[in-house]
Amino acid sequence: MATIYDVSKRAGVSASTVSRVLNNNPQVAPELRQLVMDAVNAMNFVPSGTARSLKTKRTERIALVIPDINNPFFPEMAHGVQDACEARGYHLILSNTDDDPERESRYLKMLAKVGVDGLIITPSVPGTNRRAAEKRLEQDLLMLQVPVVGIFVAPVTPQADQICVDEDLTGFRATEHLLALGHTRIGLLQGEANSAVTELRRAGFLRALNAHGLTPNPVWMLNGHARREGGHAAMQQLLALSDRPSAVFAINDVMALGALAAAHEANLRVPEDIAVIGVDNIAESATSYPPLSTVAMPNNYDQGYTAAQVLLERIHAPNKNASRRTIVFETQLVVRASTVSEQAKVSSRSSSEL
Amino acid sequence: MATIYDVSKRAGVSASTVSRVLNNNPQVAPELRQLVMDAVNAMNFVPSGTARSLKTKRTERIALVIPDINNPFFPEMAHGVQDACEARGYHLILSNTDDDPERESRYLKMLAKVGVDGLIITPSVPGTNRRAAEKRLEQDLLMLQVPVVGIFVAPVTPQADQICVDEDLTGFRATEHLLALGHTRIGLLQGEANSAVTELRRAGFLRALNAHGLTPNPVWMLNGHARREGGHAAMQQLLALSDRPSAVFAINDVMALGALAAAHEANLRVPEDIAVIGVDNIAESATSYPPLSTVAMPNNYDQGYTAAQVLLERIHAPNKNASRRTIVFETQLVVRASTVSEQAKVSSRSSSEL
DNA sequence: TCAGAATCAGATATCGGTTTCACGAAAGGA
DNA sequence: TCCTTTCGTGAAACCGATATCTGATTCTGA
Repeated sequence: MATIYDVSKRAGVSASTVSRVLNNNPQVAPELRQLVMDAVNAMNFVPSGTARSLKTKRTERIALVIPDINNPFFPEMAHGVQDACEARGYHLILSNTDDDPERESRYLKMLAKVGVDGLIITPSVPGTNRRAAEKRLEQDLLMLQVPVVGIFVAPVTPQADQICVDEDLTGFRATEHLLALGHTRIGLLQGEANSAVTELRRAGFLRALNAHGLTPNPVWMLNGHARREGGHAAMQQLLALSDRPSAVFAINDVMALGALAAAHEANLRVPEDIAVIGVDNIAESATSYPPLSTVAMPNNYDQGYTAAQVLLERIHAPNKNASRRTIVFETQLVVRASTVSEQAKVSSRSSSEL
Repeated sequence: MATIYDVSKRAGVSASTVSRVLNNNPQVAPELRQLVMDAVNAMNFVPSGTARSLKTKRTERIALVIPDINNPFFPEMAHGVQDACEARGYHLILSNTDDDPERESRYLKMLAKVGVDGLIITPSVPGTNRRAAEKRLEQDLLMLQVPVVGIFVAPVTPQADQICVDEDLTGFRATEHLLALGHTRIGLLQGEANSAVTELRRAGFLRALNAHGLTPNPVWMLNGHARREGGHAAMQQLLALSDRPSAVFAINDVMALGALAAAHEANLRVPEDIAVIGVDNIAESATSYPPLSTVAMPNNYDQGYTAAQVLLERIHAPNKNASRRTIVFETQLVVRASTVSEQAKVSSRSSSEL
């Protein structure tokens, strides 16, 4: 590979001048600039990013650490992150942790070694000992010595910027919709017991019931793996009850889809025999049978894009100690046939603010 | 940040010794090694990957260039790539091109600048002028000066290793299945006209028809965007024909799912009125209504993992001019209710070889 | 006309590691 | 005992850029 010295020799100038030309430094005579550019093109010269980084301390690289690349949520988000990065010439290092805090920690250490200018992270959900896991995460992130943006409900470090969704409101809106349809017997298909998202959406669920003077029935509130099979299993359990609810709020769409399958298997009509609503508005929910009512997440692409923008701003920020930013995205109710049989859909909209 | 010199000073040795300890060079006395390790731990020293790369020419980083991160195929593949990389301490740079050859080219140039040790690529599908696009891609890849592994049907450069699926056989098997069920009037929902995958699967489709002495009906062979909406639109078109087929082979599952939706809207029963088979065996196809018969791709995770392994071997290969490897994965028919109404599924299996 | 400022380009130090080389000490062989 | 080999270590060169410093030249204005 050609170096800047090879180019400078060919162009008959010093390496400094070549560097100036490549960095668009105005202090170069036009004729020299042309000479250099000719040499650069003739030799197909590409400056070494490594050498550059060593001197400038900038890597032009950020990392995205996510727990589950197979969940469509994250690719969509990554897409936004990617686009925002590309627009400013940054590269994206992708790290998938498979929801394993050990692996997450290992990754962060690897990233510290290789060097990145910033980090966007959705922390993995710790299996046990949540408090300790959070502590370690915070440690690992501080070690990195770079700006961090968390996309999740809780702040990851005291300094980290935060992109989040109003999850409590999400649970509230879904439940409110079922209540507005006249349901008073409402089940809840929750995800893993220690998931923060589950916790917040349930809080909204309970708040809505409470607002209508209803008491939640613990028997109708089931935990499960936040996957299709989890929803399927939990729904089966729910339907086996002699005293079953007339509507179900699933903590996310894939669980809700699993629940739909379980309802079909039990020869129940949706929504006549049991109404189902999910959260996320994944593509599949529009074409499932029946199409799934849900609370639409505020466009993962946008969230990812915003996260990257916030991070890049922070990286280039003149003042290192500006206070942290929290950007809340709102969710939106999407009414489909899994809660309202007639196709006269009433879509309640909410403005999403930045 | 602490440097290797800070550590050497604290440990009372030279930087060379610290470097030797960190690289597990055996030529260091145990007591000195301990001294150095103590200092490293005390100072939380993390060596700079940038400085290391500059000297060693290794970045321990590979790039994955894919056309559509929102297609579940690619996250699954990326997952495998990621895991294989992690196992050997490599980082993964993700580049999503949105199927835009311009962007792909830009990315590859950016990657040349930043430096990677190798590259795994699924080329984007060029809109027009395929030959020229392929030529440019080859140029861009050669510029990179690093080993390349293509995951796609056609080799990307003369030197590149190749992971591929027998797509012709895929089309053949899907069609053969419909023929075996007695269908003689079979439609084809193709993707973009210039897609190489579409081409090969269609070749298999035609080969199967031919083997049964049937002549393909061009009116039943429709092009569309290889997405859900594309399948939906193409199916609507097909169903509007007075003389419509009794079975449909969609070039992939998402198109097939779009087709299912179109059939439901037309109040047709699947498979009684029209049978549908797709390709890919995405998660959704198992739970769609009805569950979708399909030809299962050979596990994208495995393909990604294998691609990364091949690439890493090549990167560490002692002889740079070993001939290129082509690894063919086979597909497997999965029979579900969208082609066979009774649940007595006959699953024809094929051995997948490496 | 000449001091002082502005402009441009080259020499050189530097980033933080790795690697080669040289050297002294210890070990082995005759 | 002396010479050679091996081993462990440090000094210094090096990777390929950027940034600072310096010197030469041109420009400005009193």
